[in-house]
Amino acid sequence: MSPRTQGVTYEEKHVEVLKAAAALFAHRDFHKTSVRDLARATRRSLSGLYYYFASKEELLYQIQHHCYATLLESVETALAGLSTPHEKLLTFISHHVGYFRRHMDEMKVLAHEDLTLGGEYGQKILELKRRYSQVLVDIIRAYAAREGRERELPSPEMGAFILFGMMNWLYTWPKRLRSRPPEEVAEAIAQIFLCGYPGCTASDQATLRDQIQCSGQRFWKTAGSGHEGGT
Amino acid sequence: MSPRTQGVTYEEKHVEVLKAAAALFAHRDFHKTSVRDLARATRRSLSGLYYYFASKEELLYQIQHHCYATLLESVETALAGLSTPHEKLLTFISHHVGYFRRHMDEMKVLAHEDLTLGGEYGQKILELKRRYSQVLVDIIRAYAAREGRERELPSPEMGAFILFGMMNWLYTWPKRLRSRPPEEVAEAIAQIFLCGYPGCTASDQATLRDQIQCSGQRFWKTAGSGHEGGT
DNA sequence: GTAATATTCGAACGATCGTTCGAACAGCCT
DNA sequence: AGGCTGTTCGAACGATCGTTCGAATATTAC
Repeated sequence: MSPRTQGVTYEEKHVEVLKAAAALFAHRDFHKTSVRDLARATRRSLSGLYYYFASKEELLYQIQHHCYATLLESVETALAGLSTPHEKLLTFISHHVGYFRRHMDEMKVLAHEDLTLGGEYGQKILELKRRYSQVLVDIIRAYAAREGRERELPSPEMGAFILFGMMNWLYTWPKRLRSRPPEEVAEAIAQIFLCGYPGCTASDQATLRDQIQCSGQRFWKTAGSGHEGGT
Repeated sequence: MSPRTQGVTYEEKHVEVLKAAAALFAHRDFHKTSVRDLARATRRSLSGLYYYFASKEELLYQIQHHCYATLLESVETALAGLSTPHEKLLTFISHHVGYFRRHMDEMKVLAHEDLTLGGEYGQKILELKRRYSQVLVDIIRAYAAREGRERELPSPEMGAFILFGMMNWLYTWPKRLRSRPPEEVAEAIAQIFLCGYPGCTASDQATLRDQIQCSGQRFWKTAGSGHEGGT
């Protein structure tokens, strides 16, 4: 009954639709999910949904675009101020894993419906994906370059895709593994990748565990059911 | 015009349909692909296709079941006679990567449509997946146990999923990376995983490169357009 | 109060989906 | 020739799909 606690803004309802859609797409596949399913899940009418998106494809685009945009902004914040490639690599890994765990539905939609969008939507998503991948490639190249080993095989680019594979495969893990503490998962992946990729020093390995940190910022902008607070 | 060269058996036509379906499912997604698309691709009539499968779901099941069955049989042959966990691990990795590269369409369908099948079909595929995963888990456990480190983190089970992630993510790589020699890819993945996972010895690392071997057997049983010959 | 605006809805559109069915055609046996 | 079996097909079924549209309802402005 307080003055503005009752009113629900457009943005909040919009986000509610996007969250429900991401959950459905994640668990049932994009093409298998009908707009009618989403209407049922959000307890809205079929046509009423089209007030929040122009088409089913644009709905997927909204989810993926927002997820990539938040991911990019958030990782750049996390990397800001770090100086050594070793710190940056550890931070990138723990950030990605933590983000993945906090927004599993959206990240699964990002990974699983990777090439679902064509045309202009697909182009824009691809561009965001390239930008995000490039961040990791550059870190890995600098990491190996400390020891002058950046031209060895596997190339920094291949290394990045191998590392993305370890991390993005998370959503297929059985639940008892998938829901272990994100720090444990991030540490496991970091240890395997760092120690195996050319250029790891003894001190890198020694200080690995203490530098894993998986907390994160809010995802959707509304106040409701926020995923958690910052560092 | 030789007596039996002209005749096309049921099995050959069946396999032709399965191969075309796997290619369509891999490039366009299972739910996005219609039976009419498959009819067009195989230059058959819509109803004529149902002579080779009972339903679209059973068609996907046939593809996945055959892929897992061949994969299992083939990896067990490759592992037979090997004694050390180190040899077995290297062989598993190079076999999986080689198999993946030789049957990219089918393996993408296996990975990407992992949970698409429900009911009895889904159960049977899940059972095959479990059996295949268990092979790798057991190898990794034995690998770490040589040095008494099988209880360290990451657990052999988590290690297996991390390793599967590296390998199964292959189908999302850009083409210029995806089509590098399979031995190079397998070596990169093997090096990263072996050196990072607990229990790797100095001699393991030294002999790594020489033990990578990615050739493989025939996939579909027909003679036509076989993928290649033996070891 | 009334008017303007923001939001939701029911009903229906044409398109496409997976599947079925009986007929047609092929090749082989006698 | 006729009959049998394996293979293919055209046409159609009911169901469901994404989307549209004008009307109804809430909300806000005056």
